[in-house]
Amino acid sequence: MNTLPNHVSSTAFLIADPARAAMLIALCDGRALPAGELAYAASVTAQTASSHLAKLLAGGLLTVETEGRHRYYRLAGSDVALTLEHLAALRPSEAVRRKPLSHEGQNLRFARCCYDHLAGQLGVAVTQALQERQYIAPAAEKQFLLTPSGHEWFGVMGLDVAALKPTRCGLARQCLDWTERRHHLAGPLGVQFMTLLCSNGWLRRSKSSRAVQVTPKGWAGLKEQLGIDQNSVIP
Amino acid sequence: MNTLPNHVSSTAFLIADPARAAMLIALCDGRALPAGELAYAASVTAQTASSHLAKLLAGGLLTVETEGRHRYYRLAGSDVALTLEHLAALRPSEAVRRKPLSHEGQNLRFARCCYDHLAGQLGVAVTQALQERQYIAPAAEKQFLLTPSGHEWFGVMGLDVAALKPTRCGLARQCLDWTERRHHLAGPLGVQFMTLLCSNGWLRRSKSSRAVQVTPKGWAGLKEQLGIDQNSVIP
DNA sequence: TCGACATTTCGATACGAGTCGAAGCATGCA
DNA sequence: TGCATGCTTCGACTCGTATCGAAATGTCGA
Repeated sequence: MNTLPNHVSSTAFLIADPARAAMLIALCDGRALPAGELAYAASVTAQTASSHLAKLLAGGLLTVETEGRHRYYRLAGSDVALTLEHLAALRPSEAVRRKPLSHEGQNLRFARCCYDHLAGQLGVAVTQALQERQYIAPAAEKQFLLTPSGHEWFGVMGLDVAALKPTRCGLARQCLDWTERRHHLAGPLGVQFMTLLCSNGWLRRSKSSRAVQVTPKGWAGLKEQLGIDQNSVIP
Repeated sequence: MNTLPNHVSSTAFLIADPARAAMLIALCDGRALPAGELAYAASVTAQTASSHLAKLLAGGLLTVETEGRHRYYRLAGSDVALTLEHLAALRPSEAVRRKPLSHEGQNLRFARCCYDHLAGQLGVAVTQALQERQYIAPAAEKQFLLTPSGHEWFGVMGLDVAALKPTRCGLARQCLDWTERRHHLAGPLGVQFMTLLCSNGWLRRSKSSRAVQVTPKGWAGLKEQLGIDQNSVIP
């Protein structure tokens, strides 16, 4: 049993470096990213990133696939993502709460895209409204199930649910929101829904950052369809 | 959002030191231990331990209670233990599997208390039997739901379910077992059930460690009530 | 009040690890 | 074949921090 602490600490050690943590978090949605992109995500040079990636690989937290001259890294398993989520959720404390965020920070907290789906306060509020209306229901394995009435509602909104193909994680996933510490809608349904909200003019994505803006038309639609207004999102 | 990786990594950093990890693991059963004992558990001097404990305290992973000239440290919450278990379960690899465990290690693997509920092979086997008999059912949010027949069965066993008050995580939680990598029963119901099994003489807790022993009467009861015998647990 | 014990603070040391520049390997394209 | 691109290896530098000895603080018992 004395070997256990070493094991835990060495695993934690891999996550303990800010650059490595940034890379792992960037991979949290399960996609595979090339080394260069991970270097960018962690704000380090390619050499440094390479060294980190080698360690994560040796530690069994990542796997790699070589394709042409790119090397695509991905998390070794969903348990890795799960552990990261637990670490992230571990500190509820004052530290972050107290300092006021920058303007850009507030925008990001309010609404942003998390890879290709909606996150932030708005993402959480929308997801919650969808659940309250029983359009989706949380299920095991961090999935959301689409109910019949949800199927219909998304159809009315202009989303062809039947055309979506579920991944091995299902049609809709629960994704932990870093800033809100609650789940928001991800997976193919989440991605397609985000696309829809952008193309029908409810949301506008920023070109330079991950921030997302709600248009006047968007607020009207959110209020009518999901009972969400500006005041109910922010507190 | 760039602050998130820092947060994760700084939390992981606290666990990344072997001495600190050893202390945290020693506290995993929820007990409060004095600084000296933690120093011993981590095989470092008192000064070194003190420095580590101060860091863990500042990081919010521990809380402390001063009592006389002793200072008793304990985990800040069960989420800390949960995170540690996830870290421990992260590496499926060869390392541990191959080496035979010590006698003490085998005992711990077989049955131990995790916080205040039953863990190890026995804990997993019992939890599984409870599910097969539909006394409890896994639900979202890592919970177990107590079925009507389960309510009745626990009552017959001598556990007053109505007297339990659910926490914000519900009445019964799924807790990941780090040696078995499967869930066992936790939460108020798990705690009370463990207490019951000790008071009715089925189990006997060790004074010096977290290991738990099954009495002959316990084996008879487990076989009769849940179909669990010695052979069905160990493989 | 004094001595024993538990714990923390201070200071010095030494080891480990992250970082980046420069160079070395592959792969793909013309 | 030559060149650009993506990634890794090598070497050197620097900084952080884990560690422990010595001493201070605080608490209990006589």
